Amino acid sequence: MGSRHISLKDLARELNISISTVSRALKDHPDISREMKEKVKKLAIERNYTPNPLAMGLLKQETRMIGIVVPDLVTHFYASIISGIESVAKENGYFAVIASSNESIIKEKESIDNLLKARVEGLIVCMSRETNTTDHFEKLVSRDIPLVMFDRVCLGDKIPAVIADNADASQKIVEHFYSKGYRRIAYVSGPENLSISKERMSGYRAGLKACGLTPDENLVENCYLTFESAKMAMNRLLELPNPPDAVYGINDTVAFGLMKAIKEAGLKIPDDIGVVGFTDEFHSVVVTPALTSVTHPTFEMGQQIAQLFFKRLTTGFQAETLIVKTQLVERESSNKSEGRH
Amino acid sequence: MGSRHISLKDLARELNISISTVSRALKDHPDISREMKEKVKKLAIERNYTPNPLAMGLLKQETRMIGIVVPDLVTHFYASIISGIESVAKENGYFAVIASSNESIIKEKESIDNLLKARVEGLIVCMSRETNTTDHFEKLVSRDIPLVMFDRVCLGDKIPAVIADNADASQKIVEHFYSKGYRRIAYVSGPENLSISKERMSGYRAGLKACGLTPDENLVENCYLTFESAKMAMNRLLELPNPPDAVYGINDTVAFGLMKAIKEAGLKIPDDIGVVGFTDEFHSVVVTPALTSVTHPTFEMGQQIAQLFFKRLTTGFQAETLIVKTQLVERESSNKSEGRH
DNA sequence: AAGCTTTCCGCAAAGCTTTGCATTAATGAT
DNA sequence: ATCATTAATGCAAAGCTTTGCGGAAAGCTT
Repeated sequence: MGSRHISLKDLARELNISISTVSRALKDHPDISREMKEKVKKLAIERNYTPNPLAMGLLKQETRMIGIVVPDLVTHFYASIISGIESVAKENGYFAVIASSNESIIKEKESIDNLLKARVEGLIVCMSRETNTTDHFEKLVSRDIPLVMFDRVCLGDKIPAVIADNADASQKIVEHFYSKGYRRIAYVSGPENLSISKERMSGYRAGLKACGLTPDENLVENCYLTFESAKMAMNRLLELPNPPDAVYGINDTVAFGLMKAIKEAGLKIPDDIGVVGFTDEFHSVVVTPALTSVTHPTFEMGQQIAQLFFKRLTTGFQAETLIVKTQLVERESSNKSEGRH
Repeated sequence: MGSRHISLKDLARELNISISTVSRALKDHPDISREMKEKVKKLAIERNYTPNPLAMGLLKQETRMIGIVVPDLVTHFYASIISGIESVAKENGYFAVIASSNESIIKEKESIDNLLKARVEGLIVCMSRETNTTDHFEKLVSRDIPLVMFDRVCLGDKIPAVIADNADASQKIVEHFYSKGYRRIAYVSGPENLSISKERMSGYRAGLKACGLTPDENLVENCYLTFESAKMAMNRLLELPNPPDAVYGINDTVAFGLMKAIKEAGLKIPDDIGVVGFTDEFHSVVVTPALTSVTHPTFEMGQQIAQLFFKRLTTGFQAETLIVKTQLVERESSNKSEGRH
């Protein structure tokens, strides 16, 4: 039991020399003779010595931990972004400590507090769907704690962020539908407090305008970003006297919910209704029919987020919002057969 | 810049008292007078004091960190298990530090080393698909480092573990297929070094026997547990002179690959070929047709894994393998319409 | 041979917390 | 008034590492 790890002191005692000599020998300090260095290094390897990060952290006032708060861990989108963040973090000798807000603003605040208590050097956050106030983020800013946000962001002038080209992508979806012959294009959005909701909504409007379509407020539904609530939103759309012939959802979970509801209603995708999603690559391929979607390069996004974080950490703050180009990948779900109509 | 966190020393200086008094006051030590306690606590809250976990860790020789190594982060199965682990960890005041082996034995070893360097108090591991040696785990055991494995396990007599009732579940799948009228039942397994491969294979054999079916080695394929390699395995099965009328895969990724290959071959699920998977709940519902599958209660599994870990951590070792009951949930993908045959 | 420069190593402080022991002041006892 | 308790607080060490500075020994110069 007890201390499973050996320390400089242990090595020093065994060699009958001082701790400082051991420390210097291990890092090739010029003050130490060659033979001494060799002797020390040999024993260190033999005893499997690794420096104690707690002691180092205490001394250097750095923990090399970076805190991540995401709405959930199990959505592929976040998991993949985390993966990207982690890859860059590891390169820089940092650990990613991950916490989930479970889409709750209370847990979001708790998680942030806990991570700060654990002395992470900074935070990377994607807001929960409930988060409609920003004071907890402002506090971080005023305490000068490095913070980077992504996807669902806020306070763009005070907090560096990485987001997708949401409005553009959204507009392209509408235009894509139009080019495929769809005319009554519906959109299922998320809570209005979220930046992605606003941005994608404005792209939706711009798309309609660009195509010369008349906006119909009945074709816009909000949902709670869950599979079930997306299904319900879709059902409401299907019950309209004049239902849509195309629909797209604000993220992958929503897109799956839409598809499910359409199938359960006995309608065919893409002929009765075209569907497009905002998703990551993987899931678009797994579902049937393969989903036309705006795919985020999630892993790369994660890497960029981490890079922005380290930039903030080392060279100090500067307002900066990185916009990641998404791509509209055409698959089956929006490929209406002309003949049928 | 500098120290964003304040320490006992800061509080002591401000109140003109000693550090020990501050420390004792904050934890209601009887030696400290009531007024002093109040004064100290008030300032501590005002200044937002939180104890420095590095200093505590150094003193108490505990980091309250638990290391997790999984084959990847983006698969829902692992993400969900991690979620479960984390929930219990948090309850016990522990942090989960997560590392991915990316299905590589080298990265698995690296991750373990890194986590140990970071002074996690113990490890929870699911082996990579490449892992065919166990010496790195034996070393952990001999160094008396708490270790719990799950899903893909080894050294059952030395390492506590949580696994599914793999053989049973596998047998039930075969019997389910049989009861639905399928007769040429294929199985796509994973690398033979993995425990899940072995166990599920033995269940497959037992199932065939129980149903009075003659085993046909051609109906057993191995794959590399990726979407693509599963597709390839399925294609090999479809090219057989006497192809299967039912197939199941060792995990969810594989099941999706099987489905994809079948669809691409222009065959219908479940009428031409029945499909069953080992998956978690979520994905079985998202795909089309909804996938009959042995669903793992992943979140609960994670919780049990964490509980076993803490048991090991506090009350010492005892050989123990928890077997989690899975459930075969019938959905569309194995529901052959009798009429067609 | 005495003084000076190198070469090599050890001391001690700092970073933060806990805790056994010592210290001080005050209270009570006689 | 003096001694013995009790109450309240401070000192210092330990846990581990880094690093400026001081010190000892050896080699060199003159």
